[in-house]
Parts: sequence; C-alpha cells; structure tokens
Amino acid sequence: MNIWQNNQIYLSKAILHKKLRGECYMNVNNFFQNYLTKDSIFLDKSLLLSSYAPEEIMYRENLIQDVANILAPSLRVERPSSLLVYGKTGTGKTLSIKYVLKSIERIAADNSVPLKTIYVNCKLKRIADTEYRLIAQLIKELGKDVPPTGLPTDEVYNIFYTLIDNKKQIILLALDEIDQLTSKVGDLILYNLTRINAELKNAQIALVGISNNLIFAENLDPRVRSSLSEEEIIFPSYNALQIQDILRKRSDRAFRENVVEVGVIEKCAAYAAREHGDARRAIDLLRVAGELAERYGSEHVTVNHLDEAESKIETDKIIHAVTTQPKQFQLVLYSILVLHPQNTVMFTGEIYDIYQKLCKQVNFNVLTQRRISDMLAEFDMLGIINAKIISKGRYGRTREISLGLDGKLLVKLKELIEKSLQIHNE
DNA sequence: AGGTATTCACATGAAACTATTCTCTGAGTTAGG
DNA sequence: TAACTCAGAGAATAGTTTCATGTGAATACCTGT
Repeated sequence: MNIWQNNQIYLSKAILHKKLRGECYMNVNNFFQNYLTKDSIFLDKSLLLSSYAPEEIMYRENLIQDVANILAPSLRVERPSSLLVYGKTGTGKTLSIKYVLKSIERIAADNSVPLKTIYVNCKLKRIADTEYRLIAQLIKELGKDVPPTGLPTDEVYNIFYTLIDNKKQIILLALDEIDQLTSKVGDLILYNLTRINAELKNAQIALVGISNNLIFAENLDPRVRSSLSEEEIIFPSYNALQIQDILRKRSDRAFRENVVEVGVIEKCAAYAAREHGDARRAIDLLRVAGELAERYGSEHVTVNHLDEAESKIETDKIIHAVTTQPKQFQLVLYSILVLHPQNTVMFTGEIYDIYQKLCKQVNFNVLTQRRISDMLAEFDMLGIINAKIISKGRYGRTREISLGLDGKLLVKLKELIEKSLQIHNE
C-alpha cells in the first residue's frame, strides 16, 4: 500500500475529527492548513527579491539616457565606444545596464539590425571567473557548448572568433564585476578581448565594463585602459530620501495595505544610507523583516522586526560563509574559537600551534603557516574576524586577531564546525 | 641622552607542484560483410 | 573495413608548498657629553 494514500486518509480523518469536536489543538497538519489559508502579509514577495527587475528605475533616468547615447551607434551597425561604468554596490549599475541592453536588443530585433547583447557576471564562481570560463560562457550565450576543461584556451578563442565572425554584426558585451576578474586572473584577458576587433572581419565587439571599484582602471595596463574606457559613467550612491522612495514604491506592491508600520521604511533607508546608499541591501532588509513578521504571525512589520532582520542578515551571511568553506578553513576557524575564551586578541603563531594540535586530533594533514596566513587574511575579508597587522618590535610582526561577533553566534559556529568535522569534546 | 643597528616573527609575493577532472587522439580490438 | 574501446598526452583549475624577500618598532649597542 502506498504511504501517501494512508496519509490522505489520516489527514481527512483528522480534519473531520476536529470539525466534529471543535477542538483546536496544535499539530503539524493544522499548522500547514493555517499557513495555507491565512492571509499572508505579502502580496507579492518576488518584488523584494534581488532577482526582480523593475520596469522603471528610479533616479537613474539621466544615467540611463547617457548609456543609451553611448551605445546607440550600434543600431547603425557601427561599433560604439567602449564604456566603463563605476559605482558602489546597490547603486543600480547592473539594473540600468541590463535595462538598456534589453531595450536596445528589442529595437534591433524589430528593425532587423544584426545586433546581439551578452551580459556576463564575472564574479560567478565556476562560471566566468577565469579567462577560459569567461570565453566558454560567451560561447554558451551564443548558443553553443564548450567542454568545461580539457581544451587549450586558444582553441576556445578560435571557436569564439568563428562563431561571431560568420556574419556582419555588432556584439555588445557587458562584463559585470570586471574588477573581480582582473584581480584574479590579470588584465591580459581584457587586452585580448579589446584586440579581437582588429582580427574580426565582419563582426565587431563593444565592451561595457561594470565595476564596483572606483579606482579599478588606475592599475590597469595602459593599453587595456585606453581601449576599455573610451567613455566612463559614474553611478552615484543613493541618498536616504531616494532610498525611501524606492522602498516605498516596492513595498506598496509587495505588502498588503497598512502592513508596514510608519517609520519602518524611514529606518530601513537610514540603515542603508549609512552603508553608502546600498539600495539592494535596503530591499533585502525589508524583505527579511517581512519574513520575520510573518513567521511570528504578526499582522504588521515593525521597527523591531527591522532591527532583528539587520542582525539576522549579518549572522546568516557569516554562517553561510563558514559552512561553505572547505574543512581546513573550518578547522582554522575552530582553532580561533578554541583560543578565544582565554585571550581576546590572538596572534598568527598561537593560532597555528592550536591548529597543529587539532590536526593531529582529527587526522588532517597539517598545512604550512604560509597557507594559514592566507586563510586568516580571507577570514578578515569575509568579516568573520578582525585582523590587524601590528609590529611588536623586537618580538616580530604578526596579525593581531580579534573576534567582533556576538557570543551566541560564536557558540553556534562552534557547534556547526564540531558537527561538520566530527570533533568530539572530552 | 641620543642615535643607529639589529632582530624577531611573521607578512607578502612568485613560482612550482599535486591532484582532479576533462578532452582529444591514435593504436589496438572487435564484429560484420 | 568500419565501429568501438581504451590508454596516454595534454589542459584548466583549486589548493597547496617552497623559496625569497619585505617590514615596523622594541631592544641592543654605540657614541659623545
């Protein structure tokens, strides 16, 4: 017999039972039933997800017009100037560029202009974060597949050439988070991309680089720099009032009426404005606050929910960062956690000693101090630890490491790592 | 006292190595005609 | 003879080791008063 059928019978019996007796005890079935029938405080949560692309981008009309002006020649099958877009996270760069690309592609299609736009995010791990993978990804966007490894890089370039050069066309290539790419694999790849045009007979490529780093172009090879940034546009940060408007517009449609209490939007905007006007963060914050309110069965989203959302986002980020790291990373972090209760500040050498002991205990091979040093630097980047390089004079130079996280989170992290590494405390 | 030289304990950088995953190629093998 | 199998060469990549060089200030060591 089939389990589901049994359950079905059980379920209907339970409901019948409840109806007859009018009893209202809590069980999981009731919970799910309530969950379904209860009005959600959300109307349409997708509006608050980071994947949502609004049809109108507020406070960016002029910048979008600028971008459009620069890229417009492509509609006449002329190569437009290359463009470099700067702006901090959450200033609408990506959104605006995607928007322009989409509309330019639509117009091109309507007028049968041979134009293609490609958008690639260079930060995506295992997709486009190396030279080979970037080109492979471009080929994939053009509708052909390339093996993930095994081919020489030149070969992939050749496939790419022949693929785009088979007819006269303009390719608008938007590379998001381009600074990540160059910091990881060097700027040779950009040089190759800009040089492609000279070798193409029919097609032409125009590059649109998007960078979070405002001084990205400064430490670029001069040749690359001149050909990559013929035009530059800077996206300024939003101020608190602008973020308020953006939030209000989204929340009006994302939540039911009167769900969001007065002052929540303002505070949310203030939080985000403090972080250099990151609109995406503000929207995330509002969404998580809403989710918390819903989980607590509250009818309204309050300022308290917002505060809680702020810390939840922070802890979730750290927990996610830690759990996705390899085991050796976790063990190093564990060493820090073990050492932490005794000393508030720690040094690389101390951590390495503990780490070596732990390695023996759990049968890991011991990595060199050089490697541990890099790992500590990465933890610092992730915001899990605070590291500062100090000199203790005669007693050498080292990282001074402290933990800025709250106690509850530390305990949780420790448990998580113990579980994942199967460390048993005596 | 004031100046400089030394020294520690790592940091930081570059290159090389290792293991894994994957493709391509061509020799050897098999099966069918 | 065509189709198939399979080992070996060659690539890309992540993670690491090895080797080399850099570094900031507390201390040790001078020097002249």
